Amino acid sequence: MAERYDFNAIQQKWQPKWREMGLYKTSEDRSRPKFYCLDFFPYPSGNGLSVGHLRNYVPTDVISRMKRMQGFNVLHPMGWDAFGLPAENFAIKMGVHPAETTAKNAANYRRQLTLVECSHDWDREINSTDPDYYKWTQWFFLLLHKRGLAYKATGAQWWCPDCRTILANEQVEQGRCWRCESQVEKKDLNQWFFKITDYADRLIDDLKTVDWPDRIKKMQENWIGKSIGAEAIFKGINPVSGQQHDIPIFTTRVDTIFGVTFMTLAPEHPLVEKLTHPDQKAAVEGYITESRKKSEIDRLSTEKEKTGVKLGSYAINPFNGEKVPIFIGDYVLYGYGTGAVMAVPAHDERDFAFARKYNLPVKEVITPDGKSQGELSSAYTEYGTLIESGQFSGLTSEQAIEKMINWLASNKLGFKRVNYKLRDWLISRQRYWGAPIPIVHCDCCGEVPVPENQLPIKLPEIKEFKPGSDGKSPLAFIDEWVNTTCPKCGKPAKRETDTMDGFACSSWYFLRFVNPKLASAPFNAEDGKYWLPVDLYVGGAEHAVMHLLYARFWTKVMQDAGLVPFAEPFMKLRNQGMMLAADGSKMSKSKGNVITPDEMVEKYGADALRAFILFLGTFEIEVSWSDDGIRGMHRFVNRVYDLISENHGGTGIASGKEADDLKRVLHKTIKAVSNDIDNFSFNTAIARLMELTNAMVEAAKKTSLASTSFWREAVETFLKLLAPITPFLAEELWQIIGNSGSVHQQKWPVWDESALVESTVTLPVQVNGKLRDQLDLPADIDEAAARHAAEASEKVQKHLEGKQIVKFIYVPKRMISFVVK
RNA sequence: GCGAGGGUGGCGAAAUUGGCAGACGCGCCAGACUUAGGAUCUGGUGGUUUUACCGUGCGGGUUCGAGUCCCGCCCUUCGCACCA
Repeated sequence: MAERYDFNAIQQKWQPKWREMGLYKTSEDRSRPKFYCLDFFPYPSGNGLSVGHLRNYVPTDVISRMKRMQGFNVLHPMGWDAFGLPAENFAIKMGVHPAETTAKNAANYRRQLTLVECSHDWDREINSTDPDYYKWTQWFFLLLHKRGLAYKATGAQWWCPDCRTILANEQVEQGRCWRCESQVEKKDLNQWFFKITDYADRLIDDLKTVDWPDRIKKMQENWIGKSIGAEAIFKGINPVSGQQHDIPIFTTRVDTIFGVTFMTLAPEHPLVEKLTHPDQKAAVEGYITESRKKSEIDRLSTEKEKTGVKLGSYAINPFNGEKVPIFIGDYVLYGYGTGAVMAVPAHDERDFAFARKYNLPVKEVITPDGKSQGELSSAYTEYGTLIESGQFSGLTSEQAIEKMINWLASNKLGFKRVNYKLRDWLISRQRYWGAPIPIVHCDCCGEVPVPENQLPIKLPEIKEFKPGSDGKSPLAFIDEWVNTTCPKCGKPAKRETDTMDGFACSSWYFLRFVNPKLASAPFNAEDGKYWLPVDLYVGGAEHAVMHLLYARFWTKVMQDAGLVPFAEPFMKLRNQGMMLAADGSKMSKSKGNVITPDEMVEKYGADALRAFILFLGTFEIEVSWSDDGIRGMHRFVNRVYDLISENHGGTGIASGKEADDLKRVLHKTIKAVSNDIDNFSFNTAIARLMELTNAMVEAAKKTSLASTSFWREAVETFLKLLAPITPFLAEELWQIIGNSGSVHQQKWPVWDESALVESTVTLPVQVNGKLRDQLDLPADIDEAAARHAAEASEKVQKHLEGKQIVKFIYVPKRMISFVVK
């Protein structure tokens, strides 16, 4: 098609010029205020970018560009979170080294991002698989190790049989691996953990200090799952020997403890063996085997019936000395609290269901009004007043909880306890393509951290990437790599063969952009002081509890180590919504409905694509692609090109109402666009620019404004507003109207509040809430005059005639209203 | 079940926070230019029985005035899901 606006030629013309100018280079000027605008660390997949990814990258680019024009020193970098399984699996299948795949994919991402002219400073590009990068990931591991926050422990962990590696809790979704969606299982292995639980409280408390979506804050809070309660010790009695064993339980409702009628242990609980009556042994063992098998598959099924088996022994309630039967049941989780619960059927739904099923007594001890409610048909789980609770009867739940915890403490039978759902972060991965854990195992010295000056521990060049089926990393088979000497005693020793979870790399990458090439440290403290923390962080909501929690944890560790002077890495966070295919389904390679930036840039140009991505819908909400929609944006871009290339302005003097009107629209646009971009309201920013375009097209047609010097000013302002959104169009027109220099290096326009004031306004007149007329009146008209004008209107009079005016309301510049009877 | 969003024309969506509902765009309709139109331009476009009335998921309420505030429902998306 014949183009008035040849976007291809324009893109090819400006791209090399801008590169040459170094338009997107981060400045070293420390006198200006800084703005650190960061995108989530992407994994460069072999599929490349789809237009959906641009919902992340175009908005941050627009903001970066506007901030630069507003005089900020902007850091807007990009890098690759390139460790991970796809490249490794590809290597297993095709024999291509992951480093090769990764480099190729990263180059493709970079090409696509520059295709739509994202203004990243490519001089600061980083790659987490680069030894110069993972050297520092290992260095941070050692920092955590030094501070007692990295430890090895054995336990049943989530194992993905497909990926053949262990996963962290956060990486298991609905019993499936977050990457390959295969069913996970539990496996006993010796694994590395980071002690994130030490930071649980700070991770909750500091959420108050950041500007993040509430949803994400809530998700993190729920994930950490803080609950305040009490630990109380019941005594379990061996049914044969009579020997007593302490069974600590955790409860948030110690006020219900007089209502305990039985107790349940998790099947894995170590005391089960000691408390099982010989007669029940077979049944108990059968139940344990059964629940092991069940694993996660049944936990997901809708059937949630509580099951359990009697141990044949009893426990003694510390408060009243009552003996209650002990059960095991798989509704009690071994990993939470103490793995044992006191069961109060009257006041807990699960216990109620269990008691019903096994015909156990229900003892009411909390009531809404201090009086028994008789037989309960369901558990009463609210707070209330205690009954049948000895010396605590008559207290409210709140009072009782405090007094009963004190009682436990003074009798050495328990204490106040805080529990978290959060578990420590399991970072061992039995795979090749990750940062090796810098630890050496020595027969004499045990676990020895590799000294800093020996970092990085580089991955060996290998040909065979398959992990062992027994939970061994492929690295374990490379003898010449595994066998080393102990850094402490010099005797033969073996390297740790697990690599680190990829989330370790992304927990600190935002620091590396400050000094991406520095050899002596992860970053320079002085530079860090200037650039950090990140001012604006944008990416998908799917990382709510993984990356975002880990990065916050590492930052707090660094703060404690004196490396950074702040507690939170990302001051402001925003999540873009997903982009669906035109039919509302997900874009996926298998469905063949993926739309790439490449095809759209070819068809409509980078400017129309950028603007359309922004215009599609509200930033956070998911939107569907529309082929018709981008054609509309293509029209808009052309319309602007026509308007300005044909009307540069002139020497005439603009005056009169038409000039004032256009001036007002112009300044309103400056204000709206500036605020809208700051507020992530890109769709309305573009709508305002369209309105300005419409007003200018109209003015060019119907007035002589286009030959005035004011028009020239308007055009220049317009182009500056357009520059962050459609950089090529703005630059080309900037040159066409005869300017030298780049529009991208101009000062962002500032609106004149006085130019916004309208001298006359159209006021709606209502009678009894119904619109009856609209009057053009001076904006500053007083109440009496407004009333007079309204009463003079024929249309209004018709509804006032013969009625009594009970009330008159005048809201200046808004409306006039009569209430009549 | 718990937690957080959301419900506005044929469609994507706006609405200075209580003040003309539907900005802007898509689509559609009509016209212009055309050998042609899935190109471009111009105008129109919430509905209806059109002096007017009805319209923001449903039912109530507050108010001169409600998409916006209050009470009670329905539907929907996304998290978490036996956490004691």
